Amino acid sequence: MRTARSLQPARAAAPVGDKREAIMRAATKVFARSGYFNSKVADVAREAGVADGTVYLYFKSKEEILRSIFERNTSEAVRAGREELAKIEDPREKLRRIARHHLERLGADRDLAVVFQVELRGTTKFMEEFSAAGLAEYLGLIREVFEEGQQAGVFREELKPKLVAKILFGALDEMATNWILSRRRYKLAPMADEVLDIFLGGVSA
Amino acid sequence: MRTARSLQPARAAAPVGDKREAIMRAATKVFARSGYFNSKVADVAREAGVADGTVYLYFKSKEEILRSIFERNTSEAVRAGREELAKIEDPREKLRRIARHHLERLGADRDLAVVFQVELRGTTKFMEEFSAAGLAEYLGLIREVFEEGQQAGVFREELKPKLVAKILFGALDEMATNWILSRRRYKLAPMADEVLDIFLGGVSA
DNA sequence: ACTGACTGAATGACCATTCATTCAACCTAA
DNA sequence: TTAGGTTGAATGAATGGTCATTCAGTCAGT
Repeated sequence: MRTARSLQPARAAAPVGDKREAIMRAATKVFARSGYFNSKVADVAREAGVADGTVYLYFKSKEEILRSIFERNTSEAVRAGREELAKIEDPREKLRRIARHHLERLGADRDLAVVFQVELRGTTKFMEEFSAAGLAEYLGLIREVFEEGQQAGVFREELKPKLVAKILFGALDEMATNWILSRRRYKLAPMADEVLDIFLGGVSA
Repeated sequence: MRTARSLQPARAAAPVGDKREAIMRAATKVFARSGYFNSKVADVAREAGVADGTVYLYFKSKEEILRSIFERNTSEAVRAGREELAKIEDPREKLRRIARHHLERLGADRDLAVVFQVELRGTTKFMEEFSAAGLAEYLGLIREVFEEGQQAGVFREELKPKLVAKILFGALDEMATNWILSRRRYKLAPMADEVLDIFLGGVSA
């Protein structure tokens, strides 16, 4: 029976409105370290510096936290990607930019990368969501660029764009997953160019 | 107090012996459908046609069931693969055989494929095991074949074998994952050749 | 004094694991 | 051949622990 009521809140200084943000960041960290199913909401709350109940003022459930992390990051990334692509002409250069973005983004935040490469794939339920939402759109983006290149005569005409998109995505995805699991610390982003060199060799006309 | 007398294998009448097998098959099905963490041991037991407690006569824990499914299948696959490879000369043909095996195996059992592509990656814990055990060996196998090809002058010398191995694996892995998630039913195995064509185009000297 | 953001102890489900009990198969002795 | 005895695989109800979620209060700011 402790009645330590007199504990200072200390949140006085903290600018409100960022509590949701703080919880998402904390959750990313906790999920990345223990795995989504092994993480307790209490752990997330502690990491975020709030009480257990506070989490529920900002999220309907534990699952919604994960979903939010996913949504926030994909929508943002795809939009930014498309925007930048508009400025480029050469389809090969476009693909290179996509690949670089992909690995830069994940390479910049290991915890986020773990959540994306590992936790989000842990259940078919999430997978299906992931598939329907972000992945399909992302694969579509790659495919469009490739078709563009085929019309420009840069890429081999007989290749199936959809298949090619999956190959490039798969290769990049594997780089990211391996980077996470590797004990050795190296830069992820530069691998984009290495992958692209081989890939372009295989698909160029 | 057991008699020192030699006990007969007895059990003869009952086609027992395969209860462990039945539980593993049931678990593969249940895990594939609901996800490992959402599956109850009771579900596995029911699917296998045994009582809850019986599961614990054959497995120490729920986790051990998953581990067993993984181990059984990887060790078997890698061994069979190496054996067959010994009979082939051309490194390009070897890679093709590896790819075909990879997709044939997963394509032959959708539930098993789901467990491998989705459930086994759901936690960093399993990932690390997966990585340490099977994946590393598998990537090593691909790398060896590639190095062999480089020495034979078939593949570009300047490429890093390790990176190349990851690219091929990543591409195949993505084919498998996409196949699982796709609502449309198509044959997985034939995609191995399509992937290989593009891949070889990128790495050949 | 009022408001509403925040707290954290309490609640209620859920489920992996255990274990006392059952029972079919088998053995042995008469 | 049969009756008494032994075994251990199989059972499934009960246990115990773990959390996600709730909500009755608290408190800082106005």
